[in-house]
Amino acid sequence: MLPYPSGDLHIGHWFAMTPSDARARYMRMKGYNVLFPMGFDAFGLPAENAAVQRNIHPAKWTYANIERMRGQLRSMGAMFDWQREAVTCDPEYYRWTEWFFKKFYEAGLAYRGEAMVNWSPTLQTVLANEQVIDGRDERTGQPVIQKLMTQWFFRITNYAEELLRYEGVDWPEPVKTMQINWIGRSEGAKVTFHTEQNDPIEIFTTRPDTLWGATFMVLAPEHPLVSKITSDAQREAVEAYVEQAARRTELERTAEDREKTGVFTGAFAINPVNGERIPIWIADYVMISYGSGAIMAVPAHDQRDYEFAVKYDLPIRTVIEPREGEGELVPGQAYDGPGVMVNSDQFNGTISNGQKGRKNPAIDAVITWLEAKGIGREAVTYRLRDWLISRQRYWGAPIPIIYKQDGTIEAVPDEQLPVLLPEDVEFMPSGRSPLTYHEPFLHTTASDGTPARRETDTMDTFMCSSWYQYRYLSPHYDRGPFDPEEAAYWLPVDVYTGGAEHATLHLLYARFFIKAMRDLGMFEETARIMREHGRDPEGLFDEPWLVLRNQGQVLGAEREGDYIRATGRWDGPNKLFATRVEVIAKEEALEQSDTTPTAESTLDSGMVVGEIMRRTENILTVRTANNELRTVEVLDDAEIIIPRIEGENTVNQLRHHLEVQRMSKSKGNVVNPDELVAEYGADTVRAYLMFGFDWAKGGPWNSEQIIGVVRWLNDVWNLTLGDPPSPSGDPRAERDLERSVQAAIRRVSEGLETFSFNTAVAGLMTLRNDLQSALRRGGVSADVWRDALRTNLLLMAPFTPHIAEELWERMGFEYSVHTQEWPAYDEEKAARDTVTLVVMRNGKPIDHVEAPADVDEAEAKRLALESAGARRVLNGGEPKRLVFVPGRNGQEPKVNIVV
RNA sequence: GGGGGAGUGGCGGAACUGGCAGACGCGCAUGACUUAGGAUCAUGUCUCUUUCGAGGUGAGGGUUCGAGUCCCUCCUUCCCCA
Repeated sequence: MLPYPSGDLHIGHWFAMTPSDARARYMRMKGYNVLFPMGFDAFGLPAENAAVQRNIHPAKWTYANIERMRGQLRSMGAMFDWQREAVTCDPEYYRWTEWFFKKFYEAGLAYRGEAMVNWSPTLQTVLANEQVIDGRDERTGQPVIQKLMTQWFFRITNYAEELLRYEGVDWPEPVKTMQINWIGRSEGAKVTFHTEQNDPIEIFTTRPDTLWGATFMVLAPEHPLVSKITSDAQREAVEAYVEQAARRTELERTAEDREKTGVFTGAFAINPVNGERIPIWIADYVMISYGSGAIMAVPAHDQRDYEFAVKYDLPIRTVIEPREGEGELVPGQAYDGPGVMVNSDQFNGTISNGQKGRKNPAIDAVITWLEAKGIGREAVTYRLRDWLISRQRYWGAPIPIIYKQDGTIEAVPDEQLPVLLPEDVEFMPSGRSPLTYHEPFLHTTASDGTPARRETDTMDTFMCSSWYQYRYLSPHYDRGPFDPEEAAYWLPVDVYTGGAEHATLHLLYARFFIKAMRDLGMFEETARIMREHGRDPEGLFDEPWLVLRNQGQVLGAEREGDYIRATGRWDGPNKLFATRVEVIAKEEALEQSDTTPTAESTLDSGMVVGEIMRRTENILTVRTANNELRTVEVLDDAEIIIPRIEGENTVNQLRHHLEVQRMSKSKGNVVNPDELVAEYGADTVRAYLMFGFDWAKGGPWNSEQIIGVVRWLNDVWNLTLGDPPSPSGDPRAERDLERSVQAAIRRVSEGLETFSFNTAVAGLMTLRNDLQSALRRGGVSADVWRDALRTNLLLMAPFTPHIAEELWERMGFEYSVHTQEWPAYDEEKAARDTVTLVVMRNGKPIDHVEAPADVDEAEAKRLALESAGARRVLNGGEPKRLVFVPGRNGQEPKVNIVV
């Protein structure tokens, strides 16, 4: 894990990390040597924002946060190996981030290219897609435009094919599916059209079988040919459209429910398959960054093209006709199902079976023909684009590149790495990166002694987090990013946990990284050492993590807002100026139904009754009993009455409704783990987070149930330190207790193995219950009792490390509980002497009878038929059939009587 | 629109490859003991029925001796992509 040091540890960090810690502790007790490191993803924009807003240097802000978070992380009682801590903004770390960039650059995996980016003219920087909301910068609300800029990229697309394979890894299916969709492999053909002036336009299509239905072409507004081919008559309209398109975000442009727009360029192209002259349009639903930035439009068989054609009255020609039972042509819709080719010259009658690529006979035949004629060729494209890693920001790892006066590019020599971020920088309120005007940083010397200028862009922080697991192996190693000796011992990473929201970012980038590292020979020394020690390195450097599990998110709890009665003067039908606001009982508020202003009430007797849904300063949004929303503006001198708060009340004390949603400071629904730890103790908070939620799912926070964990720990404390049950043992009672202990070992171990932390804790609570009843019933000797308590503490150790250690010591055992061996499950001890045979009628239980544990089929059937329940159900008749289900995995055997 | 999750008591959630639905906990109810603490202890707690019993996992259908689990249709909701 590599958290961002945002300042305060969140309950979400506890939720993600403490179960993971429990599992690590369990594996350690199982005898494994476990590496459980921690570090910080310390570069990034929030630090720079803090610098601009509060005039604090990003480094100072970041390191102060890290220091604070280290303390908070320690309060978890996790077994983090702090000696291996890595901090990505430390030159000791980013030296190697730069080194990776350089190696990728030298191998042709990093390149400079043009891309459409979100550019904020006010901030003078490129923004990430996540920072752009509705075409505006989320921070300042100023418009963001699409701009073609030269940027640094990694050729992740080189690995598109390999990234689609997940050999030998145990990853959640949804994550794999998301990545596969993101990579978006499509099979088809590339076909070259020509304009009438003979300029080639290459297009990619997954449906070469519909080439004869192409009635027009569409170019992206940014396509380089646009200005060249546009006719004088159309030039003004085209230029206006291009400018307008630049102001829209990609999301807006491709939204399906949006009406398609476009402009005719005045130029025509020749369809190479039939020589037809077709018009060339531009439209913003075609993206320059996707494919070749040009499409052939087949309105009869593509919905977007269809809508476009209808709007601009362009011809629509059906070239695939469904046969009987294959679906039908629906008016107003494009047909994309199977059928036979028509209106397609010599291909008429060829079957298009709806499959993709060569598996479709029509596509197969057309591609073969295109290749023979030299018009086109078979091609595979990917939706995945190269990874844009440059950011016009200060607080990131510098890109170790210099630009010489002659226009050539040179990488910074290894011995000069890292290129250090200058610390004496000043931030302009514009947000422009200070690197762009920091003279000593900018000016440098090339290898031939000529003056040169440094690259001022820095790297995307996902770059830092793509390789951190290797730095954890040896965070201070200075001859490479990691020590091959350590790597040979520890790699590959066995288990990785994190949120599913990283599926197409971090998790994909890290996969690309290890594959690139492998291909650049960065693991060769590691592999050699592995072989020396008899380990086979084959396939160990293909994927970053063998097992991946996603945890869910703890959300803010839902809370009702205050129910109020506001009185005052109406200002229109939905707004009230309140002179008096009183918090009243919910029931009372719900009785009040209609609050529509009447002629009389507009003056001074207006009233709004309901729940406060939102409050911004003195403006309340109130939901009435009949579910209407009204605005109440509380006047400065208004009387506020809140019975639960003594003394004079203000409008700020009114509570508004909180939805179940992500925690954030601005919503005021943040749960502070420090406060919980102060109140309940770290062990209780750990155990509650593991017990109260399905870890993979998460859910809204609810502190009412934490009391169950408190009681459990109190009970364990009392049981462990209390008096043993009785001096003499009764074999039956002791056997019962032994079975309980064994069942607990099994449940807790299984829970930890399968990331089912809630059932593991439930198993511990069940053992507590069994210990309590054993104590109450008596018959357990002091030795057996002590042994049961001892096992209980061992099982608790991963979950509640502090209490387990304390009780372990008080019982007089040798330090430490955490270095003990995990108790072994003993099938024989867990076995029951007799079992309860379940008698069922048509799958529903009707009776239970005692049977020997090893009861066989014949005996079970006999016992079942003799049972009172069976006799009642059969009532003298014969069963149609008897089905015996043997007891396995601790389940009871069953006999189903079919009647 | 496409893809992927999820839907189980008043609540959080269990249920392994189809095999006693509701483990464990919260809450609630009744009783006990205390009436100084977030008490504690016992019993109960899916629904209907006095009982016997019957029904029950978003809705409807199907496969099966047997379905929360598998298949089909639909509804709701969350996430990802468009």
